[in-house]
Amino acid sequence: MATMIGWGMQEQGWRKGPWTPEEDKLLSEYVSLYGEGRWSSVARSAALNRCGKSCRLRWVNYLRPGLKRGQLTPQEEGIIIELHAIWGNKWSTIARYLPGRTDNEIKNYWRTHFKKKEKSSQKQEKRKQQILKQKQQQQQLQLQLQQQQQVQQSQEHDIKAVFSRAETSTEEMSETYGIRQQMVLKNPNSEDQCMPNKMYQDFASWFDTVGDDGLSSGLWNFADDYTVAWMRQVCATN
DNA sequence: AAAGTTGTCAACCGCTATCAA
DNA sequence: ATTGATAGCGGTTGACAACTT
Repeated sequence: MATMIGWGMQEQGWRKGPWTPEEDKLLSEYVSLYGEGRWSSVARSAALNRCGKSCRLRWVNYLRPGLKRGQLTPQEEGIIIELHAIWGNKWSTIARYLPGRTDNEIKNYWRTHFKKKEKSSQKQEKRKQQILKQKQQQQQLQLQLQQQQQVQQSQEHDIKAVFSRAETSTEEMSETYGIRQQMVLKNPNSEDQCMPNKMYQDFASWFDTVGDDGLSSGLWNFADDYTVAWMRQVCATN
């Protein structure tokens, strides 16, 4: 009696792993002669080195006549979504309403597609939060920039007035302006950082351009959000 | 072109329900 | 009523293909 682990290996004498065309042929011939059921005897009688469970699964999911192959149609997808809303993960029950489709197929479909949507929805949510945060920061920066510009204008006015009154030299005037520029360009959020005004303005104009348009058009797909929200609601009520 | 990631699907595992002895 | 065998179900895994970086 062999006891090994893994597909293609044997445990308690039964073969495991992918079915060969020869095995499929043996199983199909046996079922066509004796009918479905008695899967344990299939395993013993049909010269198949497979357990009954494995035989049944192979027949039901792959060999049974009338099985459809290929992608599910949009109609079938709709049925799955609706029935899942009613029965949840009752795959075999759902499969009864989709002739030619197996519970395994439906289960795989649901898992693949629903999980994917959930995942992408999470990404979209994260991106939304990121953009919202950026926008809030930008609004704050813009406000501070406006305040600074007012201060700058006022200072320029004062300095010009001072210089025009005092009639100082060009060198002295440049030096004074340099100090003022450093003060104005200092990032209002941090005493240690120094960000050029131009950068603030560029960022502001970029966000004004991208802002809401970006949110509602290219950055994510609202249709998907609605779908996922609906599906979640439907599942929650199940 | 190669390596890494993601998607798909077949098959297995463990559990429960059912039924006959 | 109990017990063991079998069928069926849902969750999970592994292999491989397709796609992305």
